[in-house]
Order: sequence, then C-alpha cells, then structure tokens
Amino acid sequence: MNKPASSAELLCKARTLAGLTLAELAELLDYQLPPNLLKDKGTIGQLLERYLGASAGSKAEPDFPELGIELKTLPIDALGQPLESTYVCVAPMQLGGIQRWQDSWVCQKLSHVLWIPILASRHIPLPERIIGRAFLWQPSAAQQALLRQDWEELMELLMTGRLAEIRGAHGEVLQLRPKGANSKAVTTAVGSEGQPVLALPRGFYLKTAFTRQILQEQGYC
DNA sequence: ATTTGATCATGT
DNA sequence: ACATGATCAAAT
Repeated sequence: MNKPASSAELLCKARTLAGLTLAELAELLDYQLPPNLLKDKGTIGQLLERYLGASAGSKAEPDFPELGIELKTLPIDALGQPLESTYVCVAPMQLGGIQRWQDSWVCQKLSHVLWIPILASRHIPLPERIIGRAFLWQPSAAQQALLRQDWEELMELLMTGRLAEIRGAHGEVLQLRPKGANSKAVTTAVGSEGQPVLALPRGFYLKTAFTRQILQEQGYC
C-alpha cells in the first residue's frame, strides 16, 4: 500500500478500519489468515503494516520513518483492557551501547505511536477479532518521566553486570523480559565482574497498567 | 545472530 | 487470575 504523506492521513486511513474483522482486513489485502496465532504471533501487526504502508522488513527504525511514527497493535478485551504487555524493542546488553535516555530506542520508539487496539480475547477466533479505533499518542511529561526512570534503572543494572538480578517485576511501567527464539538463545552481555558473558537476549516491554492508562486517556475502558 | 512483528502458557 | 518467563516466524 502507499505510504501516508502525513500523520493525519495515516490516522485517517487507520480509522477507516475500525469495526472491521481481521478476516475482512485480510481479504482487502488478499492475504490468507492463519487459523490462530500459535505459530504466527506477529501476523496482525504485519497485516496492518501492509495496509497502512509501513516500511516492510525488520529494520531497526520506526514503521513510518518520514513521520517518525511507530505502529503498535494492542490486544484488548471487551472492556477495553489490555490483554498483554507491549513489546517495545530489544535491550542493548553490551557496554558502549546507548547511554542517554534521549538517544535510547525506547525513547525514540515511544515518542510517537499509532496505537491500534484489537478486540482479541482468546475465545474469539482469529478471523472474527475486531479492529478498534486507532489513535495517535505521545507520552505526557509525566509518562516520559516514568519511562525514563525505569529505563535508567534497568540500563544501570545491565551495564554493571547485574543482569541476573533483573526480573519482569522490576520497573513501574517498563520491564525487561526475555526476547529471543527460545531460552537457549544467547547474546553477549556484561558479567558480574564486567567481563563479557553469554546471556539470554532481553527486550523492553510496557506493562499492562501503563497501556491501560493510555487507553483510558482515549476513552477506552 | 539480530531485530522486527508479538502472543503463548506455565508458575505463582 | 495474572504476570513472568518462554516461544514462534520472517527478514536481514
């Protein structure tokens, strides 16, 4: 699909999908929907990327580079509550990575997001799940401060060899969790003595309480 | 191996 | 019931 020329155009186009089922969207794109998400977890996001004209592929840049906008689907239940945490990006695990919050992937990716809620309770068959009303979001100063605080805390632990201490419960709004093919995937990280060690790759995720707050601001739930 | 798209599914 | 830790596929 064509690239949107402005954020307004992008939002407008995304909103035309509100109320459609995933089967209907798949038909618009002449795409064969998988029976479920067991082996195709990212398929909904990819479908919307295609429809809205996002850059394809897995490049480490915003979905709409010219607009600086990141597209995120958000599974919600019938009450408008988020069903899952939201993946943001992988975490730099080696020394010499990004130091400043302003330059971090988390900050950049979350600076401007097109959220597309999907009514996606697990009992609803994939084709029958319904696309919600998309909205653009930029973090408020308070939200930004929360994100920054968590990010700085987690990065401090990562860079000082205390990765082993980190669990998903760390952080108010942002958490660090495994992000890899499986529990045997490895990447280089900082060991307890500052030495390079192999460790499970991690990613940053937004906790559901945070995305719930974003939805509430928009009049969902 | 890494980053993208995320959700699954078990343990608490 | 829910979050944490585990996992799946494609593109690069």
